[in-house]
Amino acid sequence: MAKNLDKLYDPKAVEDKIYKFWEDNGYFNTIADRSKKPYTIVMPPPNITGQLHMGHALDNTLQDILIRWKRMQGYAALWLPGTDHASIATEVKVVEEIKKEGLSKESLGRDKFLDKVWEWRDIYGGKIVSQLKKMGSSCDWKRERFTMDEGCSAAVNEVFNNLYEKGLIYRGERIISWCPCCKTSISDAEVEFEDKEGAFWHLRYPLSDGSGHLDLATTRPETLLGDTAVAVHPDDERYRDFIGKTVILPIVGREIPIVADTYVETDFGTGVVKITPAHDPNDFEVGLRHDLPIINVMNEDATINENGGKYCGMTREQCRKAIVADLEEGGFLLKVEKINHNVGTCYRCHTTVEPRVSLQWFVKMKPLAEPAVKAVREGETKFVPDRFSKIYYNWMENIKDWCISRQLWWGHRIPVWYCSDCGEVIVSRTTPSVCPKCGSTNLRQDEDTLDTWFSSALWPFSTLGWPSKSDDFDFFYPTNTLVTGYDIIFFWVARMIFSGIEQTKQVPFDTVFIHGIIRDEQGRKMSKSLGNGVDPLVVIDKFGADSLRFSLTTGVSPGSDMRYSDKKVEACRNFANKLWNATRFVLMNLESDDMPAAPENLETEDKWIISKLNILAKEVTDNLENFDLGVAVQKLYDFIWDCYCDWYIELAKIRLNKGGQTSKDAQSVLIFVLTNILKLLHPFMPFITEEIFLTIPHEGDTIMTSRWPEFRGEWDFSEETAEMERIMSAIKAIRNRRSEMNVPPSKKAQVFIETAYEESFARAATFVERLASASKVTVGAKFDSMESAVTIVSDGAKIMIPMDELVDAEKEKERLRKDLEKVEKDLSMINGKLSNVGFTAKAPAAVIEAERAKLKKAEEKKAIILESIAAFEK
RNA sequence: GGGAGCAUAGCUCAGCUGGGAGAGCACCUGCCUUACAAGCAGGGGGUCACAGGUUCGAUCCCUGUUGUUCCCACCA
Repeated sequence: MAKNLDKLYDPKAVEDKIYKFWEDNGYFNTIADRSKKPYTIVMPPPNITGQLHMGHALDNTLQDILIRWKRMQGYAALWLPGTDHASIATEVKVVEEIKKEGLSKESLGRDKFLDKVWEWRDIYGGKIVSQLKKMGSSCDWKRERFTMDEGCSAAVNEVFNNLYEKGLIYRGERIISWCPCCKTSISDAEVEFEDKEGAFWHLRYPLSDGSGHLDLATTRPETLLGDTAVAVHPDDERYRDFIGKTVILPIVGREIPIVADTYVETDFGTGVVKITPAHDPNDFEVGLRHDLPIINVMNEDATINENGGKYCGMTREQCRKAIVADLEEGGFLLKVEKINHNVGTCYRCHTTVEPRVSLQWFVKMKPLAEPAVKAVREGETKFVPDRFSKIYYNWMENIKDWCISRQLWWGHRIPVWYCSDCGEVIVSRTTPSVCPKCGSTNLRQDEDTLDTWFSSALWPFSTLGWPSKSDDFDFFYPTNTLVTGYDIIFFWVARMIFSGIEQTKQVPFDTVFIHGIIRDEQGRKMSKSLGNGVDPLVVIDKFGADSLRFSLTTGVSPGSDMRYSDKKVEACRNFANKLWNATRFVLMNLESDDMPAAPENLETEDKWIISKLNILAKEVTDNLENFDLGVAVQKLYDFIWDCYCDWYIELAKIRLNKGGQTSKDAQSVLIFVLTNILKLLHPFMPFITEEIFLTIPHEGDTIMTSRWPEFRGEWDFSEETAEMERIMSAIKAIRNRRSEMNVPPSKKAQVFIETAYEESFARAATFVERLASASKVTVGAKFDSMESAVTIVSDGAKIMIPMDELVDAEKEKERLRKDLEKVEKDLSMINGKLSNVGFTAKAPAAVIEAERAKLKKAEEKKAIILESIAAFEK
């Protein structure tokens, strides 16, 4: 029996229920089924500190579209989810948390602090997972991983040891970027430069021999405490005689040398630079070349240490003030010049980083980067869109060694032990009990943990069981598509590629599908500080997850940023509702709950819609293959709304009213097309399509594993399509004219059609009646009182509508003349092309053919118009 | 300093490897036509930033200009 649905689609009543249905039936779970081809995506693991934001929503929508599509195509489609321990972010958060209880890291001690973090993770770490489920993400939750779980930790341990054994990991005293707030080193990639207000302080350093002075400028006067030289360019005429002499460091009184180094630029400033090896990367290099002492003047919180003499204990900001005052008093300050300059800040807390010399662990990058660049150049991994490979090359080719040690507790502890007796360094896969060199049992493990990205870099294979042998790893690795934003190409994508190649001898994925970021309505980045973030959960609550997903993919081209707009989601919600009501209509007219039988006879409109559907299936599949999701989604929208709802359903009403076999046939086609629409739309709008699929007559238990529609040669009905389009053109032309004349739909009128296609127009007479407000349609009969009729010319037909009271013969003639003008203009353009030898000789055959077809149509039309005008003249 | 993207309707954006520019929203007109007013029908609105070039033909390819956004590097 016919079912009745609510008038409005209610996502809230559907989404959670459907998700539970999928999960309970295990539809998300994938096995290494060797009768199928694998298709694998590993999810970029969200931080356990994270709340679902629009970035996650987009990233996961794209992944879910791909995985659902491939699953329907019959692949063993695995989408492997997980979360990231996010060392700094989490540690900072938990430190803040325990501060409220009056506790600190130090007071708790390492073990107890880590217990707290694990506790925190158990409570909050699952939050993001439940939020991802709201999006409809069809990942295999049974395989959910965590970067600090046993397997991932084993992988980290293995990789550290492998790299160390190959000499690709080393420990050394280098200048690194230090965050005084997080109190840890950070890597180059983690430094963000921000334009800030600052100043040049112009200083005067007197020569030790009293023979003069050197003037220079600095943006950081407080580092003067650590100055161990002054440098000039060796070829700088002005200072040639100064080289080798010494100056007295103001305030400090230390005697420091004047050295010559090509690093100094003669045409910048005074051509003299103060050298502070402990607190500037360039100065550090100069220091190495000239064997200068390194005086570290700061503690780990960037307060001045005992090397700073009387400034000891001050913060760097206080120290700057004090030193500038002292310099001024001592007559060493020449002037202060306000400037804007770039200042490095910590990407987590945006504190100004302090370059600092310290003992850290590094990964030697050159040998790892080279094969990783080669792999992309040779197409083993390709970026979509391709332009992002340039960004990748640029970074990889200029890469510096990667500082991987962090002075944090939350993370993978560095698998290195030191012998307290002989000083031996022991790098080991297992915890050593005795020193292999001296036999001492007095061993202590390195205090530091690894950069959080060290474990993320192994994600595509550590999550599949590596380094252990496993079926999963053999079957699903290398993975296929990595979906992520362009903002973490350096942090993550590049590191996964070189790690994958180094550890598994294979690239970790064949395609990197890059998307942009989501901005607010004004185009600004969404940020906590601006408070302009849009919470996806709020949007889902208002419009439903399907609508949000649809809005995130529609009208978007790969790799480009997009603006979030409520209006857009609303439009998508309306589209979902449209589909819902189309279903409602179909169900109201269905005579049986059973799967409809194959139609006995296909009418023209049936062949037209099937033909269009067939082409749609092919195009959507092609678009997905090319990651043009935005194009695919637009085509689906147009087909469903325009072809299926506005035309096919309207036409079908006639047959449904009539009853009998033709109605049964129409029902079959309605269900057939709807079912295929649902399948094609399912990856984009999973909830509503499943809900409808299960409601209408269907085969199989879920749309999730139903067969993806494919193009079929026997469904190509181009003749019927052309016929149908002629009819549609006539209907549109009549509607247009009636509307222009302000004739309300309730006022029906007779329609006379003269055409060369009498048979098809006669068949379609009822269409014209219903869709163009005709009381009666007469095809072929002569109609000779032109003066009292409206004359309309459409593709291949002259249409006349008698409407005495509304017709002004003069105006009708005028309009026909305008039509004639237009068609003549078209004709001259087409003829111009076709008579152009260059065109006919060089243009592709198909293009010329299309021009000829246009010509024929236009000539036909012109003939009809001329005939009509002649009839008037009579 | 190096590199990349973008510039198309009032707004937000598509435009699939060159053959007379589209959508959504907004606007105007007419409709409660028994699936849907979250709807139906119709309409207006674009020198595809500018200037050259290639081509039979350029929104699309090339060069330059302007504006704009971003990434990398960083000069003390």
